[in-house]
Amino acid sequence: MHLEKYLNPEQKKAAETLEGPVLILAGAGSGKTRTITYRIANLLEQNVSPWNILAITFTNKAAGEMRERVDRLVGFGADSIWVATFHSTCVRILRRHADLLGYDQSFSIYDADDQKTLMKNICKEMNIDTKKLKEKTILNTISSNKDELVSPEEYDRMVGSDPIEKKIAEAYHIYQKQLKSNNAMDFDDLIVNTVRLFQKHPEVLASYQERFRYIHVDEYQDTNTAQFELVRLLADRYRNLCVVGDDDQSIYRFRGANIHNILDFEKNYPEATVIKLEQNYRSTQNILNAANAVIANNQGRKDKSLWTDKGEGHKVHFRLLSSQKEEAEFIAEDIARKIRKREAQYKDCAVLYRTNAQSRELEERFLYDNMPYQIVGGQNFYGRKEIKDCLAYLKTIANGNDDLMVRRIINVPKRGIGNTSVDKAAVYAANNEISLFDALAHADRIPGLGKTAQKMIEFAEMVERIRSRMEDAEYYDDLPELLDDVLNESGYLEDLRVSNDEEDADRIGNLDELISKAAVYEEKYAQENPEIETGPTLTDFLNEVSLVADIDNVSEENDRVLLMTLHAAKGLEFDHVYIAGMEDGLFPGDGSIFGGPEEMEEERRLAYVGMTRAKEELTLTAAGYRVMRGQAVNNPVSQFVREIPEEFLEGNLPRYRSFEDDFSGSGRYFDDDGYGRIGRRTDSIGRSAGSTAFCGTSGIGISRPKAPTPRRDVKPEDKPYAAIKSLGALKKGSALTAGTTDYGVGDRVRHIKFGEGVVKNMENRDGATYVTVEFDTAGVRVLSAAFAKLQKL
DNA sequence: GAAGGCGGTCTTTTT
DNA sequence: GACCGCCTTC
Repeated sequence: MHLEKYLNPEQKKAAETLEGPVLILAGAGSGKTRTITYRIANLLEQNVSPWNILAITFTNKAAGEMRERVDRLVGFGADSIWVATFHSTCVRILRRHADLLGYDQSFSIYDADDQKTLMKNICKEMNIDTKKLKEKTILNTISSNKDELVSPEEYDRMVGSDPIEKKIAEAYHIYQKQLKSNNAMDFDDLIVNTVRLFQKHPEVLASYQERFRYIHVDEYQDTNTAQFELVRLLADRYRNLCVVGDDDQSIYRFRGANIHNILDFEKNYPEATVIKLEQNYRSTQNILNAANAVIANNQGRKDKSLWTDKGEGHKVHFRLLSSQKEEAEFIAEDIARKIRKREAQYKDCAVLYRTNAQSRELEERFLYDNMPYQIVGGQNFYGRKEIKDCLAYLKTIANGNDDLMVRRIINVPKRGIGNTSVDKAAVYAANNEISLFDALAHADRIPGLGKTAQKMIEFAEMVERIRSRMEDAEYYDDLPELLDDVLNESGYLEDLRVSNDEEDADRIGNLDELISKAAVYEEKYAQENPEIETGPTLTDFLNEVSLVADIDNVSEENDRVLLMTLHAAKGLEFDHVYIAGMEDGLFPGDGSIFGGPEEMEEERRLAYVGMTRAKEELTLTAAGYRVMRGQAVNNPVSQFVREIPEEFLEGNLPRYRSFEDDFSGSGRYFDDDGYGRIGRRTDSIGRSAGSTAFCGTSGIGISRPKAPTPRRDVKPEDKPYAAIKSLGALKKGSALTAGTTDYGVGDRVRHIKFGEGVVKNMENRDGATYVTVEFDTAGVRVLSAAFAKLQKL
């Protein structure tokens, strides 16, 4: 392989150093994925079996991209390379050996929501006043312990006499016990339990060490201690461990990432080859210089300096707007301008922000302007109530020991089974050492239930019915059908259908989308596992949906602006990047400003990550007036903006560079290309901004700004948000409305379960199409067109 | 057992 | 301003 044709000398060295530990310090945009891809291709060329290669990435999306690129490069064999995230890697291993840890292979995976519910119950049991000691606090402590591989017993020994800590330690014990009895693991457990598995069962570890002779870890700066230990164990035999990372891009300290894993790699692996990739292929010089200047304020970094041979490019744009509304408007208009001038397509643009809450203002504006966009994160699809409910049904079917899920759905939809009765059943279950579900199935044996007992039994029978049907070979393969059954037989769908609540129509759409996702997953599974004939199991599907990140669902194919947090943007790049809310108090947030230098440095790395996403143009914006947590604030311009030397900046940056400087001026204007057109507006905003920009910090108060004067006759806020939102929903088009119904009234159709029949009526209600079918044998039924998937005959 | 209303409390960032 | 938990009422 002529690596020198495709790689620079450092990259080439990285791709050629195949044996022993390798640390690749890959600066932003330095072509690390490219390098790793070629390294893997090179391994294959040296006759290393793809079966022996492991690559761990941060997101499924990154994993998919890496696999695809290797595939393209080597043509074949890439399928057998194990490319996955930490969490999905662990799930795959754990499912195979769950019994060794006392788990069943169909264990549930709990997300943050589930964890909180569980902890809430525990606090109730322990009589913990959750006003004094919040569930979240307990869970955070438990999580940090797990990140550091500290077991409940070890934590016992670590806590002193502090009564709160002692309570947490006790809660940790109970929490783990309940997870186990529910046959469930939280995210952290996936890593911790895999490490424990390896520690307790050397023969299992040995088999994986033999298999994974060449290990790659991407985004190594974001690994925590547990993940470090996992990798260390796996690599311990062959020591062919190649880690790639950038200490300047470590932004997950809050979830246990230990920056010393990368800083001290050479201490842990003294024989390591260290390679620095310092040439940036992504950004123009101005952008890079600005980012370098900001990150230079951090102490204790690995010494490196990024350079580029790209031209100077545009200066970094900065705009101080008077309010968050004006900020959103500016960004939307600026993107529209670039589209008009054919400088960009929507998909070349991304808007980044520090907190998810900021997305709303932007979204409203984008909807108002009819600009295509996609928000990554925020209210996760899988976090929605109806989706969680549906998944809780599925988890109950897959894992009857999961009391938490049973509790969630036992009375959804309403079955007249209240909390008091469920508690009675739970007590009975505990006394008889059976699961809650089994107790419900035999509710007639539980004293004091009255009529409720029968309702419980009916519920249990309904679940049993679906479960046993699923275990038929025929059904096992058909996830969409299974979901369809669950939604129909549980009465969940009917409940939404008869509801007058507008939101419930959306919910039906979301459930429809979940079914589509199940179908897509089946297809994907069949492609990825051609050797397996049976298709994915329900547990496979549940694992998959538990481990998807929001970013995984972003496809390049759609032409739309992406909106996401700075964290979500890591690893991505765009021609045009906007970072909104560059204000002290928001970014960096108050927590970081007052949280000490370490916090501040992490925040600065986040700024660095954000800025280095930009290839061509980087635009930073701030609002002099904004509503945070329902409170009006006047934030000063972010210190990160002030850390950028003037020569790389353009815009209406206020004249002062620090609070000691002159802050009475109306702001200075730099001139650059393209912005002349909005001079008039900038001017007026500039003036008002000039008087509002410095309130709120250092006691140098200048008068509170007046409410910004509306510049248009119609502003987005004139329309109720919900109306705009549904407009957006329509535009996006749910599968329900967009679904192709090639049949009409009078046509003969076939339903997968009810057989053949004649369409009697079709009507649109709440944005969904309902079809009335007179079946030959199953009678007259009203079906949702999207769900029923009727086939025209 | 269900539904609606009131008041308190927060918010980073996520696999 | 949103969510959650607790309370009251039917």
